[in-house]
Amino acid sequence: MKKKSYHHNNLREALLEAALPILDTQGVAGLTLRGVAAVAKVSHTAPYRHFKNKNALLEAIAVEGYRQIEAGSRQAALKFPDDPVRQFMAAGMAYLYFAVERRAIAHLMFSGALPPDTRGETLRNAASSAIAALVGIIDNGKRAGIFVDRPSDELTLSALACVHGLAMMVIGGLIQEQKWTRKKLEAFGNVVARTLLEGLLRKK
Amino acid sequence: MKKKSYHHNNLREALLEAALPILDTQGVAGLTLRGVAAVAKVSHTAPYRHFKNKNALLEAIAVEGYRQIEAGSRQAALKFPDDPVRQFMAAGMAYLYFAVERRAIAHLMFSGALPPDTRGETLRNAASSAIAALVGIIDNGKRAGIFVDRPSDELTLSALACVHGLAMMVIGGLIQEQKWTRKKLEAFGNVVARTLLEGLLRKK
DNA sequence: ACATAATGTTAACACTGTTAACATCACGGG
DNA sequence: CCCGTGATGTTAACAGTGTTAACATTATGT
Repeated sequence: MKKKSYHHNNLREALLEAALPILDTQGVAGLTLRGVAAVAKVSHTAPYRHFKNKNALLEAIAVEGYRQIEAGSRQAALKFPDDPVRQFMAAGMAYLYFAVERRAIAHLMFSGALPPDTRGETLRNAASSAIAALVGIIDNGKRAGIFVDRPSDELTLSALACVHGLAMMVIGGLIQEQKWTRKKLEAFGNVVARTLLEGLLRKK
Repeated sequence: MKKKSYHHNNLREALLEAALPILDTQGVAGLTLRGVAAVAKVSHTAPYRHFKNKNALLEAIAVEGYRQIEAGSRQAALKFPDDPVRQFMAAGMAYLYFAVERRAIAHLMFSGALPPDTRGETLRNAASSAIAALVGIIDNGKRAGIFVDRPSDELTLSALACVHGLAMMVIGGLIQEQKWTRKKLEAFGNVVARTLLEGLLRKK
């Protein structure tokens, strides 16, 4: 049972794993490269063998986040094969849950920490792949004749703006709440979804 | 014409002003307390006479941001006294413009840089005051019988989620675009607004 | 088996936020 | 008028951070 070997063998994964708890408890500002190295029990420069710099580590975590969001959307689509509205609701709620429960990662993904022009290709791909999953759901609804007949990208943009906006408001502190349970989130999600689906204008 | 006096006389304002260009060009990560002190031509600890710490400086800037957003909403309301829909559109577009043109400030305001629980009272007040301006517009529309008859906070939540969400998507890089002109922003805003107003569901 | 690349370590640098001790100034009561 | 007291600015110093360079150790393929 020798745990001490000069080589760690998969330090890259270990660093990513070590970063998550720090991120969840201390927030993105509290995440320090030296800190994750310490948790992984390596010297504070070892991470540079696996990540070009701190931003690269953050990008890798963000990529994981996008994958998780994408997975949520795809699961939602599979769960309600013939009900685009339910698909959309489930995907949106998964998005919301993720943002709140991994709030620091969400901040990483969506908030200036990763300057938009320095984002690597894999990150951009992960992001657009996640969006594509949502577009698929909207397309389902359009083809089924349930959603309004307008260009898909317009509908997706609108729907995504609502979902993303609600999520950012919650984790950005624009909506005050002591503790965000899933039940509360669901209530807020339902309100916004209803408005989005039915429209804000009174029907005459 | 002696500009050199030991006392600066309104260093606080000077620091806030000095911070803005840095924020706009270098982003929030590039904003350093020592940097703004240098721009204001004072020693790097002088700011501590006017701000408890760096976060306090950031908070003060964020407060300015909320004031600006609130002003935009109020102007919009005054500009179209009898047309709640136009009021709402104008307020939303002002929000969008602000987010894009002062993107670093917007990040400050909405993205983890200012931990939600460490926010001072003045910041919270500025935020809710800005939101109140938007609530007023929605209320106008409801009273005028133009918007759907549901609780105001539900409608406001939905509308705000759309506006905020679109803004965050734009500055968060979720929508790729070389350069964001006001014309392009208007196009996106119109798309989302139309969906929000008319609804996503096809009317049978 | 051994050169070579991959991986990890130590030392060092510049930069940051922050605090303490000190310097300079404004200003109001004797 | 003066002077001391608080407000404002400065210098010195510290710990912590990201990053690079030089070095040490191990894995791997020919």
